[in-house]
Amino acid sequence: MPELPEVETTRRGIAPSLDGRRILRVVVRERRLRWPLPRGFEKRVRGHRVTGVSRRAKYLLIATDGGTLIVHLGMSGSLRVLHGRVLPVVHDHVDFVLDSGRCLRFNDPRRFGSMHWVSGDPLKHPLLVGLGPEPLGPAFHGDALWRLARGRQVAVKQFIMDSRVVAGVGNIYASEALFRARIRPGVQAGRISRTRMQALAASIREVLEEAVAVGGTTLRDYVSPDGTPGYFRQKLFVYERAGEPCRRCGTLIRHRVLGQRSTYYCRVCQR
DNA sequence: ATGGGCACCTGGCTGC
DNA sequence: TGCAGCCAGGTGCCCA
Repeated sequence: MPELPEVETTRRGIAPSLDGRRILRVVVRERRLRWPLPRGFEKRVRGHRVTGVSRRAKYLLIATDGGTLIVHLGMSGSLRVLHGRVLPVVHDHVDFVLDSGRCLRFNDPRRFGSMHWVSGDPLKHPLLVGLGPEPLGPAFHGDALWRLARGRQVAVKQFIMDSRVVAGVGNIYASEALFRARIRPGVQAGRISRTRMQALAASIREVLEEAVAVGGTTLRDYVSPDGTPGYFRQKLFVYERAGEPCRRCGTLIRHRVLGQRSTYYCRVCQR
């Protein structure tokens, strides 16, 4: 479900309710997430005051005065802020009860999401330490992308979805960025010119920024923490549009599988 | 080092 | 109506 723009939308949605609040109680109804929640998780998290909510790739970092909660939403996870007592529904796995009377609730049908509590620098955590630059940050640019691609034979779509190359480019936005940069997804990464890599980096940044600005993409069930959907779907050029006319040239959009992921492109606009 | 494939899950949709 | 089969927004890990 959530890609970087949806995670960022989630961050912005929950941060105002979390900042400065103390976590009074943690309720775990299902420990079997991607990595099982360890015994004692509740006790370790409880009692700390939130100092900020940030994001690294698709990981949310809820910093407190005693450690950091690292949350990943996986494919189907979501976080919502509830006001007062609300009965949990199916797949509501974890609650963080705040001293404001509100509650941060994690729901995840597929349980590909995860939570980790770390006491030191969260960026040193094994899951985060090897990540490439943030696509919206200053360290990400076409030259770096081009340099990393030297000698690489993987398809460029898989290359930009590799979190060690650039962090947080998921399946929707990879197809969309390649369309905007007019590059075919199956082209080998190492065979793309420096100039075109610069266009690609710019497209990645642009598509993610635009999606963040409208609250992300709602495909099936994603809703932001306040319950509203993301509106980027209307701006998708290729994703899930196989057989429909290209918005640029009218040619029917193609579908193919790359690295076991659905991939969409226009065979005329993209070369 | 690189590339490819599998695994972890549930739910929704399609087609027989 | 029932059910098998397929697909889904992620990503760590294992193998060659």
